[in-house]
Amino acid sequence: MPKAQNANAVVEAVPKKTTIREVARAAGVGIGTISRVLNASSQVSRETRARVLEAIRRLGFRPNAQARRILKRRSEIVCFLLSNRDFLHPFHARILQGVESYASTLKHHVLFAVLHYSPRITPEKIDLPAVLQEHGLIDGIILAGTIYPNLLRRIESIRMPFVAFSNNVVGMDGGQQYDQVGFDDFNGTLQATRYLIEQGHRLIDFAGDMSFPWIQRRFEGYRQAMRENKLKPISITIRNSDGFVDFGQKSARRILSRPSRPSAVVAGNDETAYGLWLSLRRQGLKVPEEVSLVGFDDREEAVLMDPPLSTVRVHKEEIGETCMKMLLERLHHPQMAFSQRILPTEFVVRETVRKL
Amino acid sequence: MPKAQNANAVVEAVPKKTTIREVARAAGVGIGTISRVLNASSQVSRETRARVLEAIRRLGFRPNAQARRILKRRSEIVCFLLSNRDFLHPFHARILQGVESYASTLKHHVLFAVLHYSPRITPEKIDLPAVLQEHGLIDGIILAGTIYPNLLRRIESIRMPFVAFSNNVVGMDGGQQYDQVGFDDFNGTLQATRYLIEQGHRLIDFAGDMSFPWIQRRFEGYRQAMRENKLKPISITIRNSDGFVDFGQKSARRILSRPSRPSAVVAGNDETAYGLWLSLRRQGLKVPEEVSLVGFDDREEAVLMDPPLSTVRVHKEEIGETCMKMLLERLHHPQMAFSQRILPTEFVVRETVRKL
DNA sequence: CTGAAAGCGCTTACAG
DNA sequence: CTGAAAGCGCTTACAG
Repeated sequence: MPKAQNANAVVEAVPKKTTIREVARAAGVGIGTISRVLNASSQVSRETRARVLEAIRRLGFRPNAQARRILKRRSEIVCFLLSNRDFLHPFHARILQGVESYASTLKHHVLFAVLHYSPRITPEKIDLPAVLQEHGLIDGIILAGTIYPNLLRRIESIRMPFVAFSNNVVGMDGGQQYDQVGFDDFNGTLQATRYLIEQGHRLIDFAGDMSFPWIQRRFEGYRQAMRENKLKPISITIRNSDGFVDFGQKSARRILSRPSRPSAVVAGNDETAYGLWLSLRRQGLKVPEEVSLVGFDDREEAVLMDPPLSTVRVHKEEIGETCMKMLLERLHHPQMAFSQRILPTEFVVRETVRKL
Repeated sequence: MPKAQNANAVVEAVPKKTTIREVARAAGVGIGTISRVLNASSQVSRETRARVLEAIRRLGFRPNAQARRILKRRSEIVCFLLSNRDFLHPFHARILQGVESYASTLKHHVLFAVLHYSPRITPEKIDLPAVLQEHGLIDGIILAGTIYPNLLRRIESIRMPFVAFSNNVVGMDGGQQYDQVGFDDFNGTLQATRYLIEQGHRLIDFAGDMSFPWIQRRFEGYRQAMRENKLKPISITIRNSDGFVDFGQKSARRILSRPSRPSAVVAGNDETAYGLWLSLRRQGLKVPEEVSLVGFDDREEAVLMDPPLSTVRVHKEEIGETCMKMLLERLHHPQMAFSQRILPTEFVVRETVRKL
C-alpha cells in the first residue's frame, strides 16, 4: 500500500524524539525559556512566547513527563493496591473509579496493582508488587481489598504514605495508627433494623457470616436496635458455608426448620440477602408477603431483584474520593496526626419489607 | 506521646532522600559501581558487591525509578483507558485484571484512566486524560469501553502505540488499521442456538438490542444456526428500552402477547436474559419448563440465577492478557503489520434449556 | 525578560 | 573489575 506509506511519510517528526534543546534551537532561544513557557512561568515576553509556542507546535514537541517529575520530586501518581481479591469486585471497582475521578481533577494519576498474600506469613515475607519496591514512581498508596495486620506492617515498613479503606481490615485491635476511610457498618444495620421495627416487625433474625469483622459490626447495629426496643436478637450461625450467597441459602433452610418463623430477616450483605431470597422462594415463601428482608451494600443487582431489595447504601465512589483526598493531605503534611473518616450509610426503602 | 516520637527517631534515614552518591561514599566506591550491582551487571567482584549491598541495606536505599526510566527510554507503564462507562462494569474490570496480571509478571505497570466523550464531536475536540497528553510516562495504551471512530482518530493522532479491545467498537467500516483483540460474538450465539436446536427446539426467538453492533453480530450467529436448519429466524424489536434488562422485560411481554409462543429465546446478553426471566416468571411462565433461555457473556450473576443460566462464556481475563501481550509486541516491533485476534467463546450448559 | 550553567538521580561507554 | 566523566531531558537559581 504505497498510499499509506506516503501518508506516513508526510507526518511530522515523531514526538518521542523531539527534545527541549531542538525546540530551543528552532525558536532561537535558550532551553530555559522553553521550560518557562511550558510551565506558564510569569516572565516571558509575548513575542518570545509566541515564537516558542509556534516551534513547539511545528515540531510536535511534548515534554518528557519523567524528566519533569524527577525534578519536581513528586510523581503525582498514586497506587491503588487491591489485595486478596480474586477478581475486581464491583464494590472495589467503584472505589477505584472514585479514586481515579478525584485524582484526575487534580491532574494526578492512578496506578492499579494487585497483591495476593497469606494472612499468616510474617510481614517481611509479603512479596509486594514491583512498583512498591522502587521509589520515585508513586507518591503514596491507597490500600483496598482484604487487609490483615501483616500487610499493614509490611506497608508501614516501606515508609510510603498510605491510606487504607478500612472496612475490610481483619484482626486488628483497633488502636491502629494510620490514615483510614471507612463507612458506617453499625449505623447501617441499626437504621435498617429500626425501620423493620417501625413497620411492626418483632421477630427479626440476623443472618450474616460473623467470621468477617465487618459483618460482626453490622450484627452489633442490629443488636443495638433490637435491644433498645426490648426485642431479642437472634443470629443464625452457619458453619462451612461456601460464600455469602450460600450462607443465605443455608440460613433460609435453618429458619424454615424452626417452629417459630421470624417475620423479617436482616442479612449481613446483599449477597446473603439474595441467597435467602432464592431459597425462600424455592420453598414457596414469598418476599415480602411472608418474610421481609433487608440487605447491605446496595450492589447493582439489589435494584434488579424481584421485588427490588431494600438495603443499606454505601457510597463507593465517595469512599474512593475520600481516600484520595486524605492521601493528598498526608503527602502535603507528612507530620499531620493520623485521621480516620467514617462515611455515613443510608437505608434505601424498596420493596422487600412488608408493613405488619 | 514521647514514646512514639522516640520510635520514629530510631528509624534509619528516610529512603526518599538517600541517593546513589551517598551509598557510593558509604561503600567507598564510585557511583557507577552502585549502579552496576543494582542492575545485576556481570563484572563486579564478590567483595565489592557485598560491601555495596551492605551499604544499600544500611542506608535503606532504593533507587529512584523515574531517573532509571528516563535513561531506559521506556517507562514499562501502560495505560488502561476506559472510555464512556459510567462505572467500571465487571466485564471490563476483569479485563483490567487480566491486563494487570500479565503485566506484573513482566514487571510492567498499569495506569488506570477514564475518559468520557461524545461520539459526535470531532477527534481534536476530545479532551484526553493528562497522561495521554504528556510523553514519557506511559509506553502505550489499551483501549477499552465503548469506542467510536472519533476516539480512534484521536488516539492515532497522538502517535502512541495502542491496542483496542474491539468488541465494543461502534460505527467502524471494518477496514480499520490498528491492533485489536476481541472475542467471537458470532460463533457464540451460533453454538448456543445449535444447542437449542439439538435439544429439539424449533421456534426460537432472538431478543437483543441491535442498535449495538456486537448484539447485531450475535444475531447473525443465531440467524446462521436457524438458516442451516431451515428454521425461521425471528428477532424481537423493542423501541425505547431503558437498558438491557428492560429490553428483556419488554421482549417477554411482546412474546406473551403473540398467538404462537416460542419454546426458546436466545438473548443478546445475560442482562437481557435476566430481564426476560424476571418478566416471564411474573407472568407465571417457568424457565425452562415453559420457555428455554440462553444468555451471552457469562457474568458472575448468571450462575446465581434460579435456575442457573445457560450462556456463552467470554474469557475476560484472557482478553486483557492478550491485549497486554499484543501491546508489548507492538512496542518491540513498531513496524510490524497490524494484527487482530478473535478469542473463542464457549457455550456453558446450565439449567435454563429443556430438552423437548 | 532571557541565556548559560548547575543540578535532579540515575546509566553507560571510556579508560585504565 | 572500577572510577571519573558525559549524558538522559528537564527545572531553576544566578546573572545580567
